[in-house]
Amino acid sequence: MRIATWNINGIRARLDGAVQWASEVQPEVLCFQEIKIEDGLFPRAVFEDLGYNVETHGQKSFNGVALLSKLPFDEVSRGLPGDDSDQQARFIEGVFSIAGGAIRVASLYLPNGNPVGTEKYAYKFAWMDRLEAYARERLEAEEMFVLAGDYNVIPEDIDARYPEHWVGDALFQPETRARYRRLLNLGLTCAFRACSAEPGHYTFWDYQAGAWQRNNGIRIDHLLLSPLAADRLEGAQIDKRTRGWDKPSDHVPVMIELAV
DNA sequence: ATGGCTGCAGGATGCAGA
Repeated sequence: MRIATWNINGIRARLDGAVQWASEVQPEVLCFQEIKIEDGLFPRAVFEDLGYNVETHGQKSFNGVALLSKLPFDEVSRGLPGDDSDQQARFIEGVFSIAGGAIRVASLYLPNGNPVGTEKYAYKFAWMDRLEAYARERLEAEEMFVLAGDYNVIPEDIDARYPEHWVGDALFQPETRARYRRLLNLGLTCAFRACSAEPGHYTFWDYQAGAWQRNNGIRIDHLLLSPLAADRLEGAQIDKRTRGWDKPSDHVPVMIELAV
């Protein structure tokens, strides 16, 4: 079972590439972030033609996440629990039946948090705290699950080409990384890091200043696995080809293979 | 990087992203 996550940076602007990629790679579950569109306007038909069931949690202009699956949805839920007043569309999850049980997959878009010290920074931390509480609950239920998405967290120095450029940035603050570690320490596994300890693997390259051409990237898109999912992990890949395509997203897809 | 692109809303330019 292949599960992929991709911050698409506007599904309308990226539709051709997204469809081409999905039809080539054929993930069973595909998580999008930053669809930047309302639910009723999401181009669901082109993905349904590829065999996907489509569920979205969209928003006009900003944010927005989607979950596409070749398996039928047993359950869908929108919004990260823990704050009913949160208006930003950053979380959608689905449950799917598999041989011998079920797997839960979430598509999440963790807040950027810049500039440091502002209300956006506080919102990022509050959101991370809610995500931790959510993960703890799901772990206590001993579920098989995958939390996939744009975490806006650079976990370690080796996850940036120039870590010194990110000192003072919300993505790389000690408090940000500490919260991310807390999440892992609950018992989650970063799929990519379980498969590779190498530096130099990135999922985002800024549009500015020739960042792609200079390989000035960061690794901020992650798939975190519960123990039952990690036990079935067979591989993880970053598909950086798409960053070289015409009109690319600034993020590239990350995917895993599970023996499911 | 004190931000050099990009998408989006709206109908000019400002905001958000990372």
